[in-house]
Amino acid sequence: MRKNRVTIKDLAQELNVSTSTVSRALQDHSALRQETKDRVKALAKKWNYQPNTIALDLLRQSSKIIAVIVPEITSHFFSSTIIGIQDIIVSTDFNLMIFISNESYEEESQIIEKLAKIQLAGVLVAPSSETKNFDHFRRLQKNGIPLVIFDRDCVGLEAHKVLVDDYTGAFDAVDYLIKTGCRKIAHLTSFQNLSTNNHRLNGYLDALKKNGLPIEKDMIVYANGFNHKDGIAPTKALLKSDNTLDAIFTVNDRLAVSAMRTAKKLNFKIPDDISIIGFDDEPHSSYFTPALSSVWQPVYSMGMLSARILIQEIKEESTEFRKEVFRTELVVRGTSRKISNK
Amino acid sequence: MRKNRVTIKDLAQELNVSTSTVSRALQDHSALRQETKDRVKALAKKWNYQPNTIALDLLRQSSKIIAVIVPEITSHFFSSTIIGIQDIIVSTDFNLMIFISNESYEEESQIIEKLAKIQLAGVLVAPSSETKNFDHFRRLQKNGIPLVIFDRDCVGLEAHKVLVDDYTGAFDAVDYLIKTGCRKIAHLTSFQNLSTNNHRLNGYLDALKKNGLPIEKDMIVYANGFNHKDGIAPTKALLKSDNTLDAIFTVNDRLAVSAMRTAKKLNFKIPDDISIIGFDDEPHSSYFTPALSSVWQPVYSMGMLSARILIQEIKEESTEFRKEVFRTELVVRGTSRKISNK
DNA sequence: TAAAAACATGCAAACGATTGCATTCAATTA
DNA sequence: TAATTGAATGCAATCGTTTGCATGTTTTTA
Repeated sequence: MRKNRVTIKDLAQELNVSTSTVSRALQDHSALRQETKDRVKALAKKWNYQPNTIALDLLRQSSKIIAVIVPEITSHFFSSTIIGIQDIIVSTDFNLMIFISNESYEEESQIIEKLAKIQLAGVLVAPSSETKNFDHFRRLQKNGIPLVIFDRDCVGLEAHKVLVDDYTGAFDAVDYLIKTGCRKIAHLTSFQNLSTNNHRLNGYLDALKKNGLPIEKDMIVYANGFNHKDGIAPTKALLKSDNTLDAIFTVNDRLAVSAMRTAKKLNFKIPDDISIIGFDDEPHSSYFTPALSSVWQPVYSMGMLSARILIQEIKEESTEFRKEVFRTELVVRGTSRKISNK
Repeated sequence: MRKNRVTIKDLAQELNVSTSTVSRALQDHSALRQETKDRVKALAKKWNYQPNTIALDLLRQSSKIIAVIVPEITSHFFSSTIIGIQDIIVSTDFNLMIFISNESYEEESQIIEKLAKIQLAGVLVAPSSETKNFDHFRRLQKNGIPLVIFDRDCVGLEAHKVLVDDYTGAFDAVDYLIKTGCRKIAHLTSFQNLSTNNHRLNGYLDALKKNGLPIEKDMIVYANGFNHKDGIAPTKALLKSDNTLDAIFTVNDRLAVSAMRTAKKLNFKIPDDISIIGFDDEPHSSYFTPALSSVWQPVYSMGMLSARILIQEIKEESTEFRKEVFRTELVVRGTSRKISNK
């Protein structure tokens, strides 16, 4: 029982003018007499007239909706990125729709499928960890819908991209560990085909190489996901197999927590026996005991820039795709030693 | 340069039939010859025809968009509630739009203002902590837009409500503390006019009363927000002013962390000298040292039920407003003693 | 064989707003 | 006074889709 909204027709009828006149009056069209405009505006206000966006969208052949697809929203990383995006979008006349793919390619493509039916102004995507095929993104582009990929790269896909320099972030972390005297450093990571994970792995490998340390396959272990529980078994295996291990660099903070807790249980002293550095720098990471060292990412700025690029693309189609890469920062806390210890 | 989408007209022209026939064919209308239907469907598929939702929405006078407004999305509470909501909504043909009010009445009413212009199917709101006036919600209802309030009550507002029994949650926590031998229990809370905070405060007070303990005004302290940094000064003041204090019940987990860290710094032993119980049971709370005792809330279920109620309301206008209240559960971990200690 | 019934399809209005092109009427110019 | 200009407003098409009613064609029945 939607209450009958006031339309331009209602106003026109009441004032004995045509709908054209009402429309023009509300837009302050110069051809209209001032008195007419005033009469229309007064009634519109009195009757609380709200223009019907759907009708306008139909006329203009485009809606004012921007969609963002993220793998999840419970981590600090994505929730903060979304805040950055939202903060830019609210200042425009666009609206933001958020979708969660649950790290599933299946769900991601279903969402895109759904979005293709809705007319929308543009899409921001942080691809799921399972996404290897990018045809669904290309289909969107073919329909003329502007697209920005953020956080996770899609190699081979032509699109605007806003990324983080995961490679250097990881390199710096591992290089730091070596500087504090660590010699046998393991890497706990997760999904193998995820660009961010791969870049961090490469950073890890190159830091070892640069410092003349050997690369051992057994020192790289894979968890079945990003969550705390996923990291327990791999860490346990790692710590039991080799008692000369003196550091673990993990691909995110949640897995760093698995490492910390497992190490503690097995009576390793952190950071004396073993150092741990995570990635993401989640806000509560500094409240663990000891406080977690981690690699910070400019999440909020990333969100803002992604949204800005998308909006620009919507407004004035650009010819070139932009690729922006943000720098990280190593935050040293209690789970790693100081350099002077060396 | 939106690529020219295929419309029903294009199909009609190509097949030398009217648009009515195309429309009916795609809907499997019984009046049409099977052969005609097949021809239309084949071409529609070949040309990847996607119905224009905007045109449909205009015709039906309603969109398929549901909006949810939350104070923030970085806490486990709201991000998980949203997941519950989303999980229900994706299984329907509605789409979810998420807005963040930043705990600000100003921003909340601006969002509502914006939403009033868009045609939407329904709205879910967890009101900001500043929201005392509910006229913006009433305006939405007057426009015939179904509304569900969740988590935070709006006393005096007639609407569907999905809440948590904060009172009993708090009562149980404080009662437990008393059972473990605590006699001087402080309460660290935040915003004074927030329904959830008030209910928790009442639970705290009644648990003291029931157990014959005195209520002391100084034992109730207010932080200027929900975050870790907001709780440090109040806890410090609390711990320094009275050395017979033996427990702190905090209104959420983040403030519990402030209490823990401050107590540690002042050399209190947890839980021997002082017990701490939080509220929310955030996932990482169990990883602190000692692990935080807390009051768990069925966040995911709350989200799901809220969405279900909204969708039902959209489909078949009900006459009565529902009020659903979920029960909490006390999770005892390391920051509080065991009952046998008594 | 003509009338009635059944079948298949098209016409046009509707949803709410905008806008190019008339149209109307008054004022100015020749 | 007739012609021209200018100001103010209305007409009608448009966006893409659905749907009640009308129309036209075929088949069945009397």
